[in-house]
Amino acid sequence: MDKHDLMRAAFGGGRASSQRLAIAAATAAESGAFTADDLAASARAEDPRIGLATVYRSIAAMLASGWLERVGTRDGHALYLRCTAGEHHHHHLVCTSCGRVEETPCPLGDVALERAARAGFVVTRHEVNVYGLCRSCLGGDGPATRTDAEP
Amino acid sequence: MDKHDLMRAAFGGGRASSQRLAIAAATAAESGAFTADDLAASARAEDPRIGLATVYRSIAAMLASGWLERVGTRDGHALYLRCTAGEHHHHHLVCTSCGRVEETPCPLGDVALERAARAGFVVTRHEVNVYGLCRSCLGGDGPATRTDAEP
DNA sequence: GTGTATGCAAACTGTTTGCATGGAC
DNA sequence: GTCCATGCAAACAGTTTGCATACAC
Repeated sequence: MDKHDLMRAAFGGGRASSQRLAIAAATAAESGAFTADDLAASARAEDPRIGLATVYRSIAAMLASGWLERVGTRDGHALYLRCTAGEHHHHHLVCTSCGRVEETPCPLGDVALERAARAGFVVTRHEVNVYGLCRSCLGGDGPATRTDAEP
Repeated sequence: MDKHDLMRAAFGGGRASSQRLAIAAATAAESGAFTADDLAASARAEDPRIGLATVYRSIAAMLASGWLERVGTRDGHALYLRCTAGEHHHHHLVCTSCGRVEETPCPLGDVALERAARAGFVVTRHEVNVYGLCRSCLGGDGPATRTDAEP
């Protein structure tokens, strides 16, 4: 991808600094969910001259352009994801061990929304975050698992 | 309710200090979701000598005893709820205007969990938080509405 | 040349913790 | 008399912001 195309896709335009290019490339290379620190580390592998503030400012710009989205939090760190599934509304299964992400359809709309409507409740926003362990992390010697609770 | 019963119910035992009693009473009086600050304010109405640290420590104790649960966040503040629905697993519709809460059944288990299983994904934890406006806040002159996004 | 994007560091937020004191049992 | 619970204030983590500088256009 041409670097101006990348800039336009990730940031919706703006100046093609080496930092922004490195950050955009890092998000494009990510296969799963990542934190701001993860992204900073990946981007610094390509260009070490990147401050955390720049990473956060870039994330804000990429969220605004729709290139990234937020998918919940882990250990108090916000999780981000470059979502490639286009327009249709859906959610994600996030592996708490390796960060891998699977898409899952939005479970609302059937029972839940009916019930909300019956209660006179207009839904303006919802969060559905499903955490667990993916096949390869279950299969013996994957990365160390994190402990999490709630059914 | 006798104060020792209240202590046992809310904290699972411990000493009946005036602060803890005020905090427990405040949670019992709450009809919806609230933040730590909300709780501190309510409790101070009854006993002004209550520090924020005590409120947070009490919340931790009440979460541990099952008297309270966390139901998502609002504006970066954690939201808590005294849930009276007993054991069965469910989630909540939270009115972003007045804090009122409706129960809603867990939307997972049908399509979503099947799909997760097919992907070799074992679910260890999930969050479902639905935000919106309740009937009375929609009906004209309720409290000022907060702005929130995401479909 | 102009103005956006940057690095640094300080500020900010909600939450947690250390420590000496006070009060419930 | 014990020892749990408290208040205060400092610490903490993640994130945001102010400001002077550098670089893409």
